Amino acid sequence: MDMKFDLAQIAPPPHVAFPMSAPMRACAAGSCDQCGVRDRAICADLPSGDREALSQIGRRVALRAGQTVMWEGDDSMVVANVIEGTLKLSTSLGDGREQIVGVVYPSDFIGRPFGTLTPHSVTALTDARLCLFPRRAFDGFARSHGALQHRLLARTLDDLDRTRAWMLLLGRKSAREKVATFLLDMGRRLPIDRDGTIELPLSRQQVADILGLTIETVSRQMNEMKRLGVIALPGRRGVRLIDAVALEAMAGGD
Amino acid sequence: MDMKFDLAQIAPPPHVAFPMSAPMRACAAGSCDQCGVRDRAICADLPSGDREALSQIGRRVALRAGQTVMWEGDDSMVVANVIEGTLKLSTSLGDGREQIVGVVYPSDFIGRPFGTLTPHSVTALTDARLCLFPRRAFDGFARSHGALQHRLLARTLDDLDRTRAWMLLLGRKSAREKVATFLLDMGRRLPIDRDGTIELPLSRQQVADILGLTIETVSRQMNEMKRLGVIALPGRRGVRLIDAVALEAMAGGD
DNA sequence: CCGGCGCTTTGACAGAGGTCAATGCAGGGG
DNA sequence: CCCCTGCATTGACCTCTGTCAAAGCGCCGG
Repeated sequence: MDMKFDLAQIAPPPHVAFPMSAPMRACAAGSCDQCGVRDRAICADLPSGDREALSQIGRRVALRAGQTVMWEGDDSMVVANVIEGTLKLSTSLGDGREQIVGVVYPSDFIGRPFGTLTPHSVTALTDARLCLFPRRAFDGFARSHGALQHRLLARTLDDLDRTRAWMLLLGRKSAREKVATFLLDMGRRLPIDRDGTIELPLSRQQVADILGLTIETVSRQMNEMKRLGVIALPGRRGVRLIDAVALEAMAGGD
Repeated sequence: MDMKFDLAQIAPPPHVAFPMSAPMRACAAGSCDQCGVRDRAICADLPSGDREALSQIGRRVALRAGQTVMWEGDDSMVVANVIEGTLKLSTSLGDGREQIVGVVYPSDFIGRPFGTLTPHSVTALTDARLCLFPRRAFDGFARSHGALQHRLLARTLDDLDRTRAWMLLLGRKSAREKVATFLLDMGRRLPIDRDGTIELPLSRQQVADILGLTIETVSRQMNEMKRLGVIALPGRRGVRLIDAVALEAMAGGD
């Protein structure tokens, strides 16, 4: 189980245009009216006056793939809505072993409100845009707006359910079952183009870090499924789910 | 990874006095004033009038070890505060493989408010007492009492953090590290008697179901630690942590 | 269009942990 | 107080997945 320490997790690989230490760039302010996640984010059912007030507290920010927004263990300074892009939540052991504990998509909420410590790092997997709030200001706003707090609670309860379901995968599923479950999950969450192909926002290493496997095992399982005709693997990050029924069977009940 | 189907998970073992199908027994009503978790449960900082109103919605219930309060997949009918005892939250695969996704103690909250499905089963590990509420009535009450909802949110956020931290253990730690981490965690949460011994509320199988291991691996790891003089194992469920520093080292960073 | 970098794949091998099968033993019931 | 039941321990073995190493090949930059 001793995995080799992976330098890439500390220093950004050279091809990452914006190193993780790059400051977040402000981007076109844009009012809530034209926000792409206006009716799905936690601010959705605020009266529009309140929503604008909340908007005043925050700012729009753009991220490049690879940039880290928050670091595990740091003070919790900001929270945010994801407007666009995909990000990962991750924790790691002292020796570099990493576990991705969540993947978030547009309209999801990130950061740790009502708490002082950031429990996990948040890193952009693709270029992304956030609606970022100072944590204390957000906390204060939420405390005085029941609707917002209710929405945040509902979302947190959902996250907790999903996270606990994932524990079953981590603790009890075989490599084959893990990979099949993962692919089905991505098929549900990512846009599917007309020939049924999805573009994973993750490298093989990151898939491994989600499933609690090594990169080699993930690669072997996926190529074995390809050999069986259950999936196709066009390009480095493409996956076409050819036989979803067979995949479901491989995913092992639930 | 094919674990043998365990009958005990369907039918209660013969020594369980109250089979899981036994109805929950009402017990001495007791007002909130003399409730042992009054100042730690989510109802703690309600004005006492509101708290009594909430109390009217609910009822006190007693459980025997082994009884299941809620079943994974059932409609979400009730939620509850744990007054006394220890309970497990668990999910399982169709073939009987099980993962314990949480262990709850007095003052913790269980059940799925604001949702229609129970995401995991809840089973008493020891005899226990609950303050049980019909879910819909609780939801309604919570919606109109910001303080309660805030407290529930804070607790859910904490649960989510703990759960995600546990994913790192499930996905990335070795058997040795898992067992060491588990023992330290129990040492923090359970009462310690004067000679430093704790009484686990869990069988070896249940420990295995928390850690994503088999019963044999758990047993081997614990006895190996005993051989190393790091812990002692008095009786079937007793554990004395002799060398906490060594245990910390075995638990592997974080 | 080509070259090279780094991710991905593939192979050979090792070892952690699962499986199967006794045996031991704690603790409740008679 | 002793027996019996079922959990826990121990051993032998084997498989799955991790480790180490090398080769393949997308994809970006020039």
